[in-house]
Amino acid sequence: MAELSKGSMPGKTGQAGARERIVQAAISEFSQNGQAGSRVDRIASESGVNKAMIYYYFSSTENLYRQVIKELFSAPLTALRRSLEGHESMEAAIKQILDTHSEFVLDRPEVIKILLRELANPNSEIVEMIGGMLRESGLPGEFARRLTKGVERGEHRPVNVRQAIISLVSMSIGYYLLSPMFAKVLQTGHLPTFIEERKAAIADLFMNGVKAR
Amino acid sequence: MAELSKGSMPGKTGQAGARERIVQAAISEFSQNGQAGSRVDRIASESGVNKAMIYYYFSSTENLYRQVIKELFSAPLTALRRSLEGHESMEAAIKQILDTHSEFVLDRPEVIKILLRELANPNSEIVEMIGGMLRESGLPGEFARRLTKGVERGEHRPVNVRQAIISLVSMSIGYYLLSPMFAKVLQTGHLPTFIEERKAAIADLFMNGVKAR
Amino acid sequence: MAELSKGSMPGKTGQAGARERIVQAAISEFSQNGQAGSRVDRIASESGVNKAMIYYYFSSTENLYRQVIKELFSAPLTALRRSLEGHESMEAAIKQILDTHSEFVLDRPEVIKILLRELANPNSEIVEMIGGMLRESGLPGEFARRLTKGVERGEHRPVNVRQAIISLVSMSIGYYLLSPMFAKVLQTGHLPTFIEERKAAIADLFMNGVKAR
Amino acid sequence: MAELSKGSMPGKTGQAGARERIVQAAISEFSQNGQAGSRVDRIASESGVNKAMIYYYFSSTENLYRQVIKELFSAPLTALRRSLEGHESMEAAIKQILDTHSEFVLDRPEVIKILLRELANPNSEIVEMIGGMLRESGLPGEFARRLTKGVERGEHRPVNVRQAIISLVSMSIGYYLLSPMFAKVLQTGHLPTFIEERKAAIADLFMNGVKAR
DNA sequence: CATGAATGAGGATTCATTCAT
DNA sequence: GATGAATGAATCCTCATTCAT
Repeated sequence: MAELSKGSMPGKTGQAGARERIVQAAISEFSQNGQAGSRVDRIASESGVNKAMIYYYFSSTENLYRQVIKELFSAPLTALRRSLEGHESMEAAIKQILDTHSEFVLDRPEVIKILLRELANPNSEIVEMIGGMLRESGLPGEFARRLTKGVERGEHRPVNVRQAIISLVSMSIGYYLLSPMFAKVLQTGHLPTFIEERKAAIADLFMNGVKAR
Repeated sequence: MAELSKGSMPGKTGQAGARERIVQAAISEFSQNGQAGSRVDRIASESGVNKAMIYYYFSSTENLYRQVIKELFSAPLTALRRSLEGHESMEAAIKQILDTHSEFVLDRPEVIKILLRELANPNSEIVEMIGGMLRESGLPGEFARRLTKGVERGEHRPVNVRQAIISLVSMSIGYYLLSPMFAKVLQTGHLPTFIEERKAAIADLFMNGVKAR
Repeated sequence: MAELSKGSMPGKTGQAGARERIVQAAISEFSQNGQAGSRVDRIASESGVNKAMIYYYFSSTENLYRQVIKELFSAPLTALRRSLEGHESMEAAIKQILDTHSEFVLDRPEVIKILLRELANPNSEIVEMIGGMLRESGLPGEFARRLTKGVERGEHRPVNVRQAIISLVSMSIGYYLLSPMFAKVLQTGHLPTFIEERKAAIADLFMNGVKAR
Repeated sequence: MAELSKGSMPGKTGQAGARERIVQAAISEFSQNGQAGSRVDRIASESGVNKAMIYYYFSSTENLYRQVIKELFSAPLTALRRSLEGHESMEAAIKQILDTHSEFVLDRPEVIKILLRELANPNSEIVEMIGGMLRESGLPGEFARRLTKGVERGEHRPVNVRQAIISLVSMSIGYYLLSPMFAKVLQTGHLPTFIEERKAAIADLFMNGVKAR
């Protein structure tokens, strides 16, 4: 996306630089087939590049995979980080977060595919990376603090804070993970109106679930 | 079919029949490495069986995979089906379902691993099977009816019923899918006390989230 | 054909004895697929016999092949040997031979299939066997003598005797070898009337070809 | 297609290009052992090429076989096609055809070997191809016309024209198919003088066999 | 940068043959 | 005789990676 740097006027194929085309093809290949099921030849032919060039640019497929992950997850993660900077009310913060990640999930469906496979992978670097990033971001901590304060003030019921966070995240990301199944069971899809409905429902259920009576 | 032949003292390895040992080894291999990353040699050596026996019993690795899926998902699916037969109050039904699937997820962690990878697979037979089974089970329909009736009676707020179901499922299964990440971020684990806490929190948030004010 | 000797009342399959059923299945398998392309499993299942029984009866596939050959070629070869005993005129002898081998080729099409493959095999035992048998039978010698005598008597043109024999055999057996091609080119088949026509044409061309003018 | 790249001095073995060396080794292997009995490893080592290169150039052994056939049969078939263009007298035409196919059979003995095996194969593509080509060539038709005209003119006896053609072909190609057997029975070989004798004998027998008396 | 060719190790599958019962 | 299971040695084919140019 933002890698048109070298602009070296490539001789033969496509309009983007070879390196960038490789990355894009690799994103597609890896998200569809997983790391074990992906094939260098396919990435090469899909990006209109000689196979050897992949090694010229990335030295190994494992490294290419890492680059792909970096490219794919850097945008959403920075978006997420930003999304928690300005956050007045808790409800506003929730909506902000829901907006943010819905946006990149819809923009880059590959993210979910790769996340699914990585979640199946013990000691997945990516999962560790995202996890670490999330924790360091302070988002869960900040969220916990607010919720706790709300409970103390009597605005919220005395819920288990950690569980509440887990529920919130599960409702939002968990839905995307499970969406192929919901599509079968409930005939849903990623239509814009449905997504809006979903976000509203999450916020609604959560806020009412924790609100004091 | 006849692999439960108890302890017929086979020639060399293990106590169970060769076919069954292959299936168990395959469950482990496939759940850890996915279909593309699995190796016949590993399954053979792990089950103490000559590689050719795998083909003798299953003709192809693809078929072995199918058998594994069948074996792995049949138990939880029948458990689920049963769990929705006797259900008085909605809260009781929810708790029942939470109990049921927590149980088999903890009993067979491989189920989640394979489910994750299958969710990344478009047109996954397993996802279709589970989805179809769920829909046919009438569980979502029954659940929707109750919720609707509750709304009409004024017991529940006028929530979007379909979204409520999605939220509930996401909170329960979605949590298991995301648990490796939660483990990193929130230092959680599958400890029994945590699981109990989790189930309680889901029921609590959901019931309060839909309860009329 | 004449192997119902042991008559051991076999337990399960077919009416003929197991050994004989194996041989018949092997004839079919070997003639269709050649030695290299034949499969023990197929012979076993086609004859309704456990694979191990084939080794019990024949110890190896190579030996089974030899037995098949023996079974398959013994009948035609003895028939041929007999056919040259009573032979008055040369024309009568020719007709006799044409009749004889047409008969068994039509009766046992497998013979031609196996002969074709064996002819492609340098040092083929079968080819050697048939060749040796033919030479020893004295048929070519006797035939040559007659032809020579006919030439001396002025009944025949001074043809090259050895070549004449080759021509005669080529016209008769060679036709069967090439018949799949003739079927394509000339829309022929093994219909009885065609076979009669063929035999008549061979005798006619040959007799007129060597007759003195 | 581009395998005639003359002497580009490739890395390790032989003088011809790798692709061409594979084809030559495959011709030898397939003709000696048949499709089912051929081994990729043998073709690889015989052509001094890494086994994987065979798949690099030909994708599969089946396809390699097809290419071999194409390569092997294209020359004789075009030769045959040409041989029937200028043909004044019938005798001249016969001699021409005998010359042509003797030539390529002697030049490429592999052709006969492969033809033998293909003739044993029902629905053999090669047999169909050759058959089709022959029919389309018009050779049999033209030949039949001449023979018929000769009969009408009283130059030839009223022979069965179709059978005469079959006889002629059987005498020429059929001889080559059966030659391993003739070698045993009559101690013949492919010596030049013998071949000349053979061709002369065929023409002699045929022409005299059909000539009017 | 770019390409076609090459390689070696790995991995799936097949198959004749044998064994225990 | 008969069977199902087992085995080891092929054998085919794939794939990441490298090389020469």
